[in-house]
Amino acid sequence: MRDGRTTKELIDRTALALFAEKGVKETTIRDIAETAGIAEGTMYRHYSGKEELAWRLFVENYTALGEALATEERRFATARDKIRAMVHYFCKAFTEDPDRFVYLFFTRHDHMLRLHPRQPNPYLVFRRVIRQAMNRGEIPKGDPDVATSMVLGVVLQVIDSRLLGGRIKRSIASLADDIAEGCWKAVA
Amino acid sequence: MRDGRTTKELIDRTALALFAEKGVKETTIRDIAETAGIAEGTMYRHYSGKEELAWRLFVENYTALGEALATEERRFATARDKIRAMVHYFCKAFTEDPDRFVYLFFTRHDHMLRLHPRQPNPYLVFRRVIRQAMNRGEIPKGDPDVATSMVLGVVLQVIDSRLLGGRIKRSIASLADDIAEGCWKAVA
DNA sequence: GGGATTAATGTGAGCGTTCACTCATTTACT
DNA sequence: AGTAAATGAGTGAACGCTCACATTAATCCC
Repeated sequence: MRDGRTTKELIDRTALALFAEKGVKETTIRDIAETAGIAEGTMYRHYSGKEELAWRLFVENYTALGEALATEERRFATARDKIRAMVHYFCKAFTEDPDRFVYLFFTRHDHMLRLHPRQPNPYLVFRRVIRQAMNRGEIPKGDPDVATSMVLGVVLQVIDSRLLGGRIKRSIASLADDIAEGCWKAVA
Repeated sequence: MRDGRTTKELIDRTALALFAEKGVKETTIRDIAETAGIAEGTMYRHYSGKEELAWRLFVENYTALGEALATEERRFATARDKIRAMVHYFCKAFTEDPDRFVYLFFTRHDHMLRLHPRQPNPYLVFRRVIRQAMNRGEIPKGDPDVATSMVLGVVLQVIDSRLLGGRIKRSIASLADDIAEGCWKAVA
């Protein structure tokens, strides 16, 4: 028998790129099949439908990003260093695989409710670091969810503006330090 | 002849609510007509199609919000007060008309490129205030677009988290002061 | 005043297209 | 030979939009 794994990976890569470029709803199965150079029916050998494809792509990349952030964070001791490391990782992840990042960024609302609240994910990792920092007195006490949202807001909106209408010209990588500083100041 | 303006307003309100709830692509003309209690063809008396309806709803509400923010901002002298006033207005606007706010928030990417860069809009108002503050030495000099994105990120992500999976429980109105403080600290 | 005229507004069945998905058949590998 | 993978024409449903017709109210004319 043939090895379907390489085909599946081809579908994943192609779908991720198209989903990131045009959005899920605007991407048709024909689009994916044509771009990947496969037949339309082939996708259904690997996923039950478009919805499952979108969900799998989301949840796998989202939890992987969460795990990577957790690994990164553990290398440092202080909240400030942890946040800086996570922000740098975010920026690196965006630079190295914009498709993955853009897809996660723009579809998180559609999948959020279905996400298991215990599964590692970027939001929870940031939240844990911030909660710890509050308990240790590194940053003032307050609602950890509000603080987490503020920190993530700083990172994500800068990336968003960079993606959008050319408002920000510099590369995200070169802005990582400034972003990390803004994140820290917002909650410290 | 009959007065079509009331029908148009009914269409606008209904479409805005459905677009905010389900998204533009997921809302059909039949949905809007049924909910508004009118015939499908009626919408085409007032708009050339779904696309124009979505665009008009966006640009009118977006520029109106920009103008309101500018009016608010002018009532104060210092950057800190201006930003606090604008953040409070944002929070008030969200509380008073969540549909309008959610629609603008979730569709801005689709319409941004078509937006005239001189038309007043929330981003530009924040940016002008921040640029002024940099020139006056009220906040450290830097890329005004990066600073603007950080400030907007703090506001928008907190509202976003509140909208989403019940992470933030408190009302946005009651958080306005904390949000404004976070915005200011991020760039000051 | 009130019937006739006119034009804007409202209606909804129907059209053409697009799209996700199916399945009988073919291909490729062990 | 046997089996999993791949194919792509076909299907039915959904959707945006059209258009011939109905309704409404302002204007005109006697």
